[in-house]
Amino acid sequence: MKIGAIPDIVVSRLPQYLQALNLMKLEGKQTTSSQELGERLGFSAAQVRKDLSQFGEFGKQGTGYSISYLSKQLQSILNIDRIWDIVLVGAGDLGHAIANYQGFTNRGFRIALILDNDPQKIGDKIGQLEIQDFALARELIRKAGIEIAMLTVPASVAQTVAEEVVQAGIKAILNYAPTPLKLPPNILVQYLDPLIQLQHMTYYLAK
Amino acid sequence: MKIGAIPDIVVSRLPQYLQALNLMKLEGKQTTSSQELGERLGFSAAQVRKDLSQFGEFGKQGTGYSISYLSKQLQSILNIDRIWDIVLVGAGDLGHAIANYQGFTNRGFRIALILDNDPQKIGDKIGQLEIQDFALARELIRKAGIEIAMLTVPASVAQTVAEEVVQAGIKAILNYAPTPLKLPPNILVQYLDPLIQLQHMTYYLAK
DNA sequence: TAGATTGTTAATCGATTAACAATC
DNA sequence: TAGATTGTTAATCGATTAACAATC
Repeated sequence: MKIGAIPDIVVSRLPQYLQALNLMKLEGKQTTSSQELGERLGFSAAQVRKDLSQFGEFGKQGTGYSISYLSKQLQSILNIDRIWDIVLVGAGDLGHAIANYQGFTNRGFRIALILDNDPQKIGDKIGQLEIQDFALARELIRKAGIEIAMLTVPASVAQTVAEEVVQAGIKAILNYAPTPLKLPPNILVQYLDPLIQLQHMTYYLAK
Repeated sequence: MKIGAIPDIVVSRLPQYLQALNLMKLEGKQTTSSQELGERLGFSAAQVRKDLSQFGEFGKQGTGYSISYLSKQLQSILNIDRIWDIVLVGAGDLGHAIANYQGFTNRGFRIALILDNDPQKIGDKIGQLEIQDFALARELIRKAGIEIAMLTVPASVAQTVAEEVVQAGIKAILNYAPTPLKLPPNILVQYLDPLIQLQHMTYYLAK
């Protein structure tokens, strides 16, 4: 039996395992090994086995892991054996791109609410969804029982917007604005900043 | 004197230091301390000092770090004391959002070329730039001397597109498609996948 | 059975932190 | 000067890897 919390770095690899498994499923494969799974993602076989063993015994000696079974288990561990509703704040170009993206649903998520404060945009539709007034954020988010927000707003207002959605009951934020958010410690925040990743790579590019 | 390579995990924090410093600059601050810099980013003061000391002695005992000086040094270390041209492949919603984003220039980058293979899109303009035919990728990328690519293409073609731009001389790829790319080991690749980050957070959200 | 591969333990490796002399 | 804060060393902490008995 395992005691204590799972290291976050292990948790961060679970979605990657899941994604690789889903790809293998598409390829028609039935089973895989820690070796193969690791190779696809650049991890060692030992690390794959160690990570998975934190949550249970999912494999069989000699044959490896059933792809569909392990995939189901990981979905359950990550709490995506359900659909999570998301509120998207900011209906600019990036917001539109995200709202139109078809890849959320079969990976556990759905954009359920789109907010903006631009009167020009409020009332417009993106796909099936109407852009609604950010002034109504608290009411609408609470009513829909949404716990996850994606922010595609200008950096200058990201902090204010974040505080507002937290007031509305949001527990997790995926922030596309290049702004470190100061929020209560129980709020989960992740950042997506292409510049940070580009700058990471240029370190290694010859001068 | 330092010997040996800098750990990648240290390099990955440098863009974050730089971003925090730029924010402080905007706030009109002149100097900062390892303590303050760490607090903003969630790192310990000791870690900030340790990281920076890998590259030189940038601070002064008693007073800390000059924000503008440290910022310049980090820019130089990250090789962004210049502008890097980028080729953007995929002129869909996400490609448009990125091409219209104004934040690249003052952080060391410029979208210099946009490619797509859709005859409907080729010839259209995004801002000043005309979308050009991906069939001409090798020629155009080589002629422009571009080393960095951003891929906003469908997952199904990401691998093929990546191989093609590598043939054209691309050394670093920022991949928005949820596809692990198999490329020669000297090619730098970074991934931006919102689903991976959402799934990471749902692990911690109560069931 | 023989071969393959798991889950786990112990050893190794690497990253973070604490502490402090140096010094602005 | 006294207070503050650096850069660095040594200690601690945590993550990865190697190895192997168990077993499908």
